[in-house]
Amino acid sequence: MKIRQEEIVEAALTLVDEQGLGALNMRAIAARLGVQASALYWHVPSKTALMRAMAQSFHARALAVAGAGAAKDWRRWLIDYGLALRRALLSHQGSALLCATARPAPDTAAAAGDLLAAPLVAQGLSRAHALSCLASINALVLGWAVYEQSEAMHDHLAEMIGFDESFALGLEAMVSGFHVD
Amino acid sequence: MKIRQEEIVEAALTLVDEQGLGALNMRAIAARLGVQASALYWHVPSKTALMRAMAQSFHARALAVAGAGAAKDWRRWLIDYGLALRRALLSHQGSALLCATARPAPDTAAAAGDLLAAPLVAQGLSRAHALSCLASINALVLGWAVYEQSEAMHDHLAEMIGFDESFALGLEAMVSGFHVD
DNA sequence: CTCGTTTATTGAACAATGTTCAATGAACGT
DNA sequence: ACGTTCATTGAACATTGTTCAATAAACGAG
Repeated sequence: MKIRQEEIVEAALTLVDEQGLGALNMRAIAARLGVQASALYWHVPSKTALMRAMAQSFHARALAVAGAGAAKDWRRWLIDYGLALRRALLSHQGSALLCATARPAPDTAAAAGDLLAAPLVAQGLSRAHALSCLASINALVLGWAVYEQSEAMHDHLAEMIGFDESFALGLEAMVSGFHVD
Repeated sequence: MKIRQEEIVEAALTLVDEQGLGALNMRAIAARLGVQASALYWHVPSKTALMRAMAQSFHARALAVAGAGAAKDWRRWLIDYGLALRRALLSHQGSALLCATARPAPDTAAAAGDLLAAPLVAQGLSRAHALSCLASINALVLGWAVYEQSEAMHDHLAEMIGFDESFALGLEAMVSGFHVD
């Protein structure tokens, strides 16, 4: 059986999706592809690198969704980006912890930062300020997703607050509080 | 050598502090206490439970710091709480990932929620709204701390933005955008 | 078509780690 | 002084990430 890197990432993602991040191990991924675990190491240098690739796919999706309509008002754009990233994370179980654990490679992160900051810079924000705002949005989304995808926390919080409403409240509050520098 | 649960948690915390979360294993903790790894299992049911206890100590510290002056304006109190939690997390390497991975026990979380919401409820916010705001603050702080304590992300972001300033900006923006329900 | 080279997979092993358990020692009340 | 409970040891087991020599499959040059 011949395998490609993409298939490994895909198999790993569906595995995490079905059985949680704790069940993500090389042998299970390999089994899903009908192959021995050691075969994966021809295509992927390490589990860490594999998880990095997995995490990048989430950011890529959010960027694709929100990056489309770059002509909107920058506040509206920030909110849409936050919502898109949140949806991308919540669409796969355990993705939040995955993204918290495995950060994208530095160069990819830099490129993503440029792409994300562009719509804001185009509307008058300085590059540093745009990145600062984006980082806060990212942090808020990631933190919320971690809470929601943690079973222990989920059960407890869900009784008292609505996740979607509370998140939207925090996101809109933050964006409305941002000023043009 | 006789050991207590507190000493185990303390040893584990300093270990994470010195060598990172990846170096946290039962044998290393035991060695630090001059004992075999299996001895720990008399005092602690599992590594997961141990990490839960470690994570709780951070939340307890932030709560102690911010909970003191409960008479302040609720916005001021939220900001102080966010700053305190951030300081608690940043004071130990890898604590953010620890708190993201190991959530506190449900009952402790409920009690903490009550304690945290009290100052806000006293000033007219509904309990649900107070918890919602607190959750957003927690998410923002945790997300930021994860970014800052991730070496790969730290190096990349530090060149462009100031962590303290950017965090403060996001926090104040969010709190200023919260409304009284 | 054939042979050598590159590409990809196997199977077996290793080290690290969480956890268990019978055996043993230490502490302590009666 | 003795038995009971508490606490630790030492050895093992299962699960992992990872490596590596051996091997098969694909493929290009002659």
